[in-house]
Amino acid sequence: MDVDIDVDIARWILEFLVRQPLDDRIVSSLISILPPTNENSGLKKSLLLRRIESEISAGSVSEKILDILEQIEELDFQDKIKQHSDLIKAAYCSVAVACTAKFLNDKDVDSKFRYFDAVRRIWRGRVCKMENAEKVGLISEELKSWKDELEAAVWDESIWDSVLQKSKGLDAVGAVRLYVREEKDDIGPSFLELVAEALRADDKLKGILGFKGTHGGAIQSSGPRDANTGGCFSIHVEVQRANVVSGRKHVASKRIRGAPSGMSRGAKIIDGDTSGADISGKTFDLPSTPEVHEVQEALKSSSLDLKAVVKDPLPDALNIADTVVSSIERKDAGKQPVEENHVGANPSIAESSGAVQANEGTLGNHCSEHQKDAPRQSLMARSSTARTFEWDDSVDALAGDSPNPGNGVQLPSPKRRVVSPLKKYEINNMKKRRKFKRWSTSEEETLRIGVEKYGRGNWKVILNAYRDVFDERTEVDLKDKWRNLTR
DNA sequence: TTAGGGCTACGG
DNA sequence: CCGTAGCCCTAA
Repeated sequence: MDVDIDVDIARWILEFLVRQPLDDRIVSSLISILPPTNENSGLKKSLLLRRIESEISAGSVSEKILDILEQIEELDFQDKIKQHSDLIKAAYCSVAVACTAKFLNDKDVDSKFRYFDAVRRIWRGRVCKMENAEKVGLISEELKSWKDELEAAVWDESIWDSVLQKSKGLDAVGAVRLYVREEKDDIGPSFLELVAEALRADDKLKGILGFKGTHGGAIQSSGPRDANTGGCFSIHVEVQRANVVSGRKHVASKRIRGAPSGMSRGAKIIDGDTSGADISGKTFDLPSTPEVHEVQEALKSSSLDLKAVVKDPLPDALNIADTVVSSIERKDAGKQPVEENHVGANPSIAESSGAVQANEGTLGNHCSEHQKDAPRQSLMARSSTARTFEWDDSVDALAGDSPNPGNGVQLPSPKRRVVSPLKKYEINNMKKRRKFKRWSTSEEETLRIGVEKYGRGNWKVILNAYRDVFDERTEVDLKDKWRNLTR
């Protein structure tokens, strides 16, 4: 049985979810499967901002932030809407300097090598490439002058101390925080949060949406897997006046398009760029899917409750994201039931980093051959595939359900979802394999140095010591690599 | 967290 | 097709 959810509703949910604490890998996966169209750039940006926040959560900065900032710059560039703020330039500069100058701290034999390596990576790599490509979004006068200075220090150790001192005057974490705050203020809360907020303030709107009285029953869930309750309802709503959309631009804007697979939805939400805070005359025709049920339940409560509720199905959402990516990545499509009705399965579309760049030749984008072969598919097309797989059971269980007579809300009584052992096995097996990434010589060299310095077996220590060199490596990777090197 | 066996994708 | 580098799983 194939159930489809309106892509916009799915996007609203996703848009809400990305503001929740997510594992970075999942965030990367989500980003990588988003279509390169502009309409999702706000969503992508939210994801990227999330990654930045997670990066600086430990109170330090890393080169990953440079990568993310470059991706954001690329997004903004594609949007052609926003003038770059000085804050992103300042943040980029500060982080670049911090990531380089930190190697001047150590005075041991290796530090010179590591400093030179950092200058090569960051300033001759990233910055020069941007300059050559005439991408000025992140280039500032400050950045240029730092570049000269740090380059000079490569050849002249006598200026190390002064450069180091000067670099300490930059508060990289602070600069990044400032920038992220500005962006988040600009983007505003998610659409669902806005709706929830409006609901809380407006009883009339609650009535319109079919939320009658105070339905005490929160979403019942006893675990992440069987949390989905069946829902077979359809609310068709005429929203007369809703202060849902504020003056901010939200990313869940409905686009007009020919709906595939026989779907026709009446929902139309306009961007709130204009001052008119009203979405009058728009209709919402929600599909009867568990997510919508849950979201509706959530909307009944305050936005606070909404957050709490969505936290519970979050593991499901994460699984979906993982499932989607893995099912796309794995080429043995025929073996997977997920892929049966999935035309043109697209191999290895996901890339943990750099995947957000829509156009090729972007900095740091090592695009493999088959990635170029097929155009990226839309996120929602895929996520619906994954969902079909996930929710078949609950949908089957829907037949013959009855509205709960007690509370007057036209919702079916929650049903516990049965997951067969086989299905559980499949779900647990849906772990995405990381992208194959060959070790660079500088990584190998650094590993040798690390083992020499800290001893074989202290992989975590080594990884932490050279975190910026071992990009996207785990301590197990170091261990495995050492095994290879010494075989 | 680490060690070690097993698996898979890459590249010849 | 095969060898191997890189990745995953899991026991301890």
